[in-house]
Amino acid sequence: MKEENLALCLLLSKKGALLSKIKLSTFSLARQTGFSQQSISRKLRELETDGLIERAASTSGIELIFTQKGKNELESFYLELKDIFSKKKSQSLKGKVVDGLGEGSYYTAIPQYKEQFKKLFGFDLFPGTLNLEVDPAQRNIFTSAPPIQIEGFKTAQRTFGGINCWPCKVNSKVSAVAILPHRTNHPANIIELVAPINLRKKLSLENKSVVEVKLQ
Amino acid sequence: MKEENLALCLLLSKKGALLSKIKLSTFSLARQTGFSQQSISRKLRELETDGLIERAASTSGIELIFTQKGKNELESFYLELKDIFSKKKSQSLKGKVVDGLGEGSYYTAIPQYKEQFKKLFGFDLFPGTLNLEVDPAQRNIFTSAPPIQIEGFKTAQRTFGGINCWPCKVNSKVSAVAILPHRTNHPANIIELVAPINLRKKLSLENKSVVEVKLQ
DNA sequence: ATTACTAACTTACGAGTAT
DNA sequence: TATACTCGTAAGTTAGTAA
Repeated sequence: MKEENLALCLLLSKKGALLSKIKLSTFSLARQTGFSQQSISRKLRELETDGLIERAASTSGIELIFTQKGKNELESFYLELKDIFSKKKSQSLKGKVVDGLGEGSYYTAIPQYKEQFKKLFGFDLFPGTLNLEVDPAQRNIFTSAPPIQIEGFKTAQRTFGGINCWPCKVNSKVSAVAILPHRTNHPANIIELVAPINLRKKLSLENKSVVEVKLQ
Repeated sequence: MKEENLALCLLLSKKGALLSKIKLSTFSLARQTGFSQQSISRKLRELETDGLIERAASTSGIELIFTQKGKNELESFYLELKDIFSKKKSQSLKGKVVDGLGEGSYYTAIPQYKEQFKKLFGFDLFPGTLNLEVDPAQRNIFTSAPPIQIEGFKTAQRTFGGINCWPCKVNSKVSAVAILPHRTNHPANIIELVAPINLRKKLSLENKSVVEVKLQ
């Protein structure tokens, strides 16, 4: 259906037109929707032409009911929204192993970061990170969980930014930490994992291997 | 939001714009929605003007995220549809006792109908019906349950139409049958009850008394 | 009372193009 | 490349009114 008729269809649904014929007038619908009587008349004729409702107009008003096609179109809007809003924030994502930019490796070599990792997660970092290419939308959902923060610091030379961390499990077996520096050059489809061990070796991964990452 | 932008907002949501900033181009959105690049540009600016998204355009693309207002508007669509589609088909309705048109009383006096009632429901009809004024939408839901049919018949003089029947319980106490003649002059906000007894007396009802009718 | 046609008005759209 | 302005055209809206 034309989207601009969605509110009208919602109103008709509330009146029961998904279940049985309902009788109404273009005038009353006009009052309830803010459109003119003439526009409602036209819109209902459009919905009929598009096969979304059955309509029987007379001088005493209009009787109408949704067709199966009409019900389906309305329900598909519902299902899309349901998907968006009732999604158990799927705290897992699939990623494809790719070569890293070295950004993460750089961080894992810096003592001040290493100390904080040890303090927060109880392990010494394996030097190097596992870079995963993921669906950016999925990554957004993943990283919308509250992160554990590694704090930035300054040296005489420069400023080091903070890092967001999410403890996770890779392939339901190996514990790791997904990291995202506050200021990063990473594109939105990359996420980096650090761990106390060499993840590539432990999981026998090559480039293009696919792994599953679950929040913990 | 303008309804005509709903599909665009759904697309943005799927890309994760409810949760975090996403980066995209008007051109790619145009391809995915079927609108022109110019229209997407205009629509995004509209959404920003309406306070539904935050938008940062540059020569490398657009970064955007839904505002709370935008999230709310989208969610309200969802909640309305949820209401419509996940409604436990409330098979009960409230009705206000009103004087009848006598239509039901007429039917309950005709032997061929009386016999069928006896056969289907096992009781002799009390002569007369209880007329209830109900919400037409609620009645539609109620009567969308599969009815038990009393069949029409012909005499030398005229044709008598069929009657749809729904066994029910009034005020959770007294059994009755809601009836709706196939061809009726009743307005959509009236439903009639028949029973083996005088419902008005049994339930001490006057005009304007409110009763609850539950499908059985 | 209705529905819905006509005609005038208003808004939306997108090709061309500037930046 | 990107966004977005201009402007001619298409589509949507509604007041008046017929049926």
